[in-house]
Amino acid sequence: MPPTPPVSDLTAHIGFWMRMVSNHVSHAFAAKLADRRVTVAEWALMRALYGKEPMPPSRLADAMGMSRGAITKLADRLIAKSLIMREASTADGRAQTLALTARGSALVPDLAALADLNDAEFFGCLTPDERETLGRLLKSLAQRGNMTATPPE
Amino acid sequence: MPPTPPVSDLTAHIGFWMRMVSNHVSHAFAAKLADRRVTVAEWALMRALYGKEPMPPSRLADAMGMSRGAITKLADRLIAKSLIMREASTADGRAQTLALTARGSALVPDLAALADLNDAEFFGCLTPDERETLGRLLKSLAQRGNMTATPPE
DNA sequence: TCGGCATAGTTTCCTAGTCAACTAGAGGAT
DNA sequence: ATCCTCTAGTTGACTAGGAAACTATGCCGA
Repeated sequence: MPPTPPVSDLTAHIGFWMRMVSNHVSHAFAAKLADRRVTVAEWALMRALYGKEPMPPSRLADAMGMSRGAITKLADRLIAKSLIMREASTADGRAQTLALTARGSALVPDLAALADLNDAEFFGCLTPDERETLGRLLKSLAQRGNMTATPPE
Repeated sequence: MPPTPPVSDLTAHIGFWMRMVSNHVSHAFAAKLADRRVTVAEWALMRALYGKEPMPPSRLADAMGMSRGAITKLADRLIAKSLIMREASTADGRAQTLALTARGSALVPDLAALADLNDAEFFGCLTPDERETLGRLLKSLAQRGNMTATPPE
């Protein structure tokens, strides 16, 4: 084995641990959603529409931190499942709006409960104090890093 | 708009904020690595091999929390870039080992510096105390959640 | 009123991963 | 010795997203 100059330990990086935990939390959530035949991205889009006026894809793209192309495809899938619907705008021939169907809307609270459960499952082991601290630090990082997009749960 | 039962706020979930921050950190790191024509997954594999004996793909799959199929393809890409090499085992006709080439090995410290920089860029705004707390909480969560794999930075 | 530019969305091509089927070698039981 | 089974790795079909090209529409200025 040739000499290898020492480099900083992988586990020295906070980003490393953050990604590990985040990945596991998301993966576990995906598994819960799979029962309902919904993906995490699909949930995020439905959640973004829930209780809101119909919304153009471009706004969803901003809100979810995804490209417009990705929203088009995601919306296609949700339309195929009859969970959302797409309507042409009357005012602007280019514009579309997306809205939940009755079925989609009815499903959201159910999925939200799974999100609650998932969060509790991973972060419930922390004391209320620790949870508050963790949340505060993350929000502070998000704010200072100009992270405006709202990625999937 | 039909009545919509209230569901818990998206931003109430710690998992939500974690994913947001984690995504941004990873994305920024990917942008830094792009200068060197290396992806985050490629970096992770190279880092896993650095300073170690040649290793079978299956072990890398475990270490990195990826499927064996993914490692095969990732390794193919790195071999095409002459950053790692694949060798058949003499003892077991099925087995392979992967190892860094001289060029790959020489590149790792350079990439590690980018990883350091990226971590500092995102978490440097915290006080040393806060960084310590955040790291401690994340490690505790990783441990209690049985998160053994070492995902990419 | 028409030519050019901006904007909204879609489509295409590419990268990257999973899962499941497959190939090939190893190794034990009879 | 020869199955049978297990294991290592690869491959192919599929899902998912990004970037950029493309289409269609709106809007403004001369």
